[in-house]
Order: sequence, then structure tokens, then C-alpha cells
Amino acid sequence: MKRYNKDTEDKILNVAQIIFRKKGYAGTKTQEIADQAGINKALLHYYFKNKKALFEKVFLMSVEEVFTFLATYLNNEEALIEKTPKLVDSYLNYISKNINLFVFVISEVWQNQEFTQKFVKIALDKVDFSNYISSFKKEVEAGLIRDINPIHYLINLVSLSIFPFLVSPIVKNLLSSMDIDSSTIILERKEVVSQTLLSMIKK
Amino acid sequence: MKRYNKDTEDKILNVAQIIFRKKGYAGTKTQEIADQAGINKALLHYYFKNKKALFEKVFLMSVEEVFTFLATYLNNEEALIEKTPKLVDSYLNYISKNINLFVFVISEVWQNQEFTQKFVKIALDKVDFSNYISSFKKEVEAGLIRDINPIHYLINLVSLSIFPFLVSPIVKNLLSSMDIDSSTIILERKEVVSQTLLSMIKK
DNA sequence: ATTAAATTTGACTGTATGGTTAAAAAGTTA
DNA sequence: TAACTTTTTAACCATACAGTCAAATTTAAT
Repeated sequence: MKRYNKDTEDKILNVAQIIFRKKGYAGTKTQEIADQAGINKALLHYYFKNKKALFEKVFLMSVEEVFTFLATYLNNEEALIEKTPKLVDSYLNYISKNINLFVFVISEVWQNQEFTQKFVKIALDKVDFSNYISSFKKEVEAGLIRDINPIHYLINLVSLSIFPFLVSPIVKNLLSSMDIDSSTIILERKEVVSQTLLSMIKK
Repeated sequence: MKRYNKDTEDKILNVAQIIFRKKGYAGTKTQEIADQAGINKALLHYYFKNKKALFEKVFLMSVEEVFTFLATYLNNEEALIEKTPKLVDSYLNYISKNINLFVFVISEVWQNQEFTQKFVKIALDKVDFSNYISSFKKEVEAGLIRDINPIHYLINLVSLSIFPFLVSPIVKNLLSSMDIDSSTIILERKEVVSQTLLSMIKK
């Protein structure tokens, strides 16, 4: 006797993830998840206690994904000056393909602060930035980079990378109203972000 | 014979603005707006055709507010190197007091793209950044600042300013899990953002 | 093949929600 | 004050929605 059909559970989770990330908690209807998963709404409650429980699972997976990607690339052992352009390049690619993920996490963290904070903490427990901090400090001591707070470098990195995509529907409008070609701007961003970050750490 | 009671209409709009900005379109219930405005739900429909019409008014006001503040400060006639720290200072103060506004606009632009885009366009029509662009170019020609694209300076300014607040519930958790005092970091941000922007334009 | 457990379904329920209606109350003009 | 208009209300309606239940179907073990 097994316990639950993993295929069905995965199918529900995958569909729920897509819809929750696009429409948010309040905007998502369990009926739509069931329909798109090709199952009955009752079955959804057989696998997941209720809408909130399903949402919480999706939310936790999402926050974990956000941190995992960042931590993986940040913790690799390479000199920061060489690492920066590569990190920016792959990070911008990742963000552009997963922008819904970031909009979702930020929206829900504010709209449902009471029950999302717990999962932010859980996700943070699995992630470790201490490696990044200590290798940053080592490079400072070795005289390779300027003596700045690694936290500010990190905040600037994610701000410069994520935010332009967050507001891209607005920026596209703004640029076209000014007769500026937005695809050129997007292409230039990688270089701009790299240069801006490098100017923080280069002596 | 007058037409509508302006007090009542304003009361509804103000309450609607607060609730929509906090809970988003789907998360907001018209009953709650009516309750907090101290009126009957029928009266809400007497003043506004339906929930969507009320939302659209609030959304338009919000996008306009976002652009108006930025444009006002950006268009003032002062050398960019002197203007930057002042602009950052007042912009960060403004954002920290109105973070819901920014979360709201970004969330809704993605979640309800079909019917928000129109209002983004309307709001953009009322705003003019051409002044900023031309005075930036003048400073470049005068040799006061480096020859960079003013759009990238603008994108970096808003990214570095707004994004840390957007993710502040997460950052606070992250920092405390690393035993870092977040209030110190926040205080340092003004200087960091200014310096980062200045390093883009200083020769 | 029989039995029993796990999985899936159709039909249902209660409530929350956006919106309407008809009438009462308040305000305005003559 | 009478007549009329504007504003506000209580009660109501239809629908959408999250969640339940009992029965049917599938799966696995003997």
C-alpha cells in the first residue's frame, strides 16, 4: 500500500506554482488549479489540506529558489573582480526568465506578512552567506578590493539586477514615450551593472 | 442642485486607496472599504460604477504619484553632482514612508497587466523627463560629468533607492540571522547610494 | 479472483462577495 | 410649506468560491 500518487501531487504543485506566481494568493482560484491540473477540486483537498496550505508550500519553494540561486553563484571561490561580470551575466539571465517568481515573493511578503514571514525564516535557515562574507573580507585584507561592507555590495547587486525587470512593463512604456529603443537599453544593462558594482570595489 | 457630495467621495477614495495599496485588487473587499469609510456598500456604487472603476481611479492616482515625485526632484536645475546626494536623501525618505505605494503599483502592473497598462500610459503622458535628459547632456558637453547614458543613471537611481525597501521584510530577517544590525545598514544606505551614483558620473 | 486500501469523482453545501432595488432621509428651491 | 432632487440606507439577489461527502474506480496483496 503506497501513500499518495507522486505524479498527481507534483502536477498539482506545478500548476499551483504557475498560477500563484502569476495571480497571487487572493487572485488564485482553487477551481482554476484543479482545471489546469486536469483533476477534480475534491482531489486537490485530498492532497493538500486547503488553499492556504498549498499556497504555503508554493511560497516556501519560491523563497528557497530565490535564495538558492543567489547563494550558489555568490559562494563560488573566485576573485570578486573576476566573479562580478559572470555573476551579473547569469543572474540577469535567470531573473529575466523568472520575473514572476520575484514579483510573487515581494507581493506576498507584504500582502500576507503574518503568514509568510515564517517561511522566509525557514528558507533563510537553509542558506548560508557566511562564505561570501568571509571571502569578501579576505580579499579586502589581501588588498585586492576596497574596504567596503559586503552587505552593501550584495544589496546593490540584487537591486541593480532585479529592480529594472520588476518595473519593465512601466519602463518599456516610458522609453517608447521618449522615442528610446528599449531593447538597446536592456542589452547595455549587463555592462552597466557590472561596471557600477566594480566601481564599488575597485581601488 | 449640486452633484455628489465631495466629502463622501473623498472619504471613499482615501479609504479605498489605503486598502487597495495594502491588499491589492483581488485581496480588497468592497464591504471593507464601505465599513472603513463609514458608509453603506450601496453608496459606494452610487459614487463609483463598480469595484474595478474605483480600483482604476486609485491605481491611476498611484502611478501619477510615483512619477510626479521623481520628476519634480529630477527636473530641478542644479548640477548633478550636487543634486545627487540631496535627491537620494529626500527620495529615500519618501520611499520609506510610502513603500506600500511602490509594492502596489508593481504587483498590479504584473497581476492585472491588461487593464493597468492603459493607466500607466495616461500617467506617463503627464510627466516629462526631457528636461532631465537635456540638462544631463549639457553637463556632459560642459565636461562636468562622464559621458554616460542618462537613462542608466536614472534606472540605477530608482533601483538602488526603491528595491532595498521592497525586500526589507526579507532583508531584516537575513541580517538578523547573520547577527548584523539592520538599523546601521539602513542608515548607511544613503551614503552608499549617493557614492555609487556619483561614481557613475564623476570623471 | 477476492478483498481491502488508496485514489478519484460528481454532486453538494454554506458562506462571502459584488452588485441591485425600492424606499427613506436630507437638502434645495420656489 | 410644498414640490422636487440628491444622498443615503436596509434588505435583497445571483454568483463565485472554498471546502465536504458518499460513492465509484483503480491499485495492490493474498
